[in-house]
Amino acid sequence: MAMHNPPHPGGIVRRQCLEPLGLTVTAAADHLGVSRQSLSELVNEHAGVSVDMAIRLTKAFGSTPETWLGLQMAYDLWQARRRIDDIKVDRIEAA
Amino acid sequence: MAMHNPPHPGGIVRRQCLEPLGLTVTAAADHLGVSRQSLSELVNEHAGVSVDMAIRLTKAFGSTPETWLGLQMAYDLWQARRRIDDIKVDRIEAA
DNA sequence: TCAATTTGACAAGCGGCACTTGACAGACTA
DNA sequence: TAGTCTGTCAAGTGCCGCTTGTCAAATTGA
Repeated sequence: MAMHNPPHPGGIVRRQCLEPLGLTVTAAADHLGVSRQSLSELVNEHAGVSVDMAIRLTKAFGSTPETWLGLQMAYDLWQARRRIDDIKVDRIEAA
Repeated sequence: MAMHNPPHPGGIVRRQCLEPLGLTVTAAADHLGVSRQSLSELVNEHAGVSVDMAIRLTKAFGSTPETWLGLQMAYDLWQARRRIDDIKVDRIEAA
């Protein structure tokens, strides 16, 4: 059921939140209560959605913190699957 | 639909994974490929489930990375809701 | 009972990352 | 032309997951 290639949440913020409202990064950062650089890094996909940011996005644009963090989780997991074979684990069979 | 008071994933690892199999923290850490301290901190609820750890838990005990990380997300979010009123955001109305 | 194992904790250190303020040059705009 | 917006760099802070090494206390087993 996992998405084929999950988008970075930052791009979603840009396309689904900022652009439809004609909001600049500077203005949106001001509303969110974070620095312009911090939001810029997010929307340019150089930073992820933190718990704090998920709450801010929800308060400002709606949806739920679970949704925002779920997008981030899906993205992180997709990236991690690239190196999944590097993670060596002894499967546990029985006691 | 959020859980009332989500358990820390570390407790679940201890009760649902280690104890049923009679696994010691030391032995399980060895199987997981992490240090004893690292797993100890998790099961004693002093550390969270990272993406890396979620993959290790899945490989060793089953379930899915999404499930493990989802448990962590639910826990983190529950904790964050305590200070949710401290996060000041200007709700965005219109352009 | 004695010895080995297990445990939780502490310390020091490393790397990553989200966040801040300050600054800069380039682009766009009124 | 002047002001705004942008991406990015730098420097610094704090948190956290992870490591190795160590320790005392508790548990376990021959």
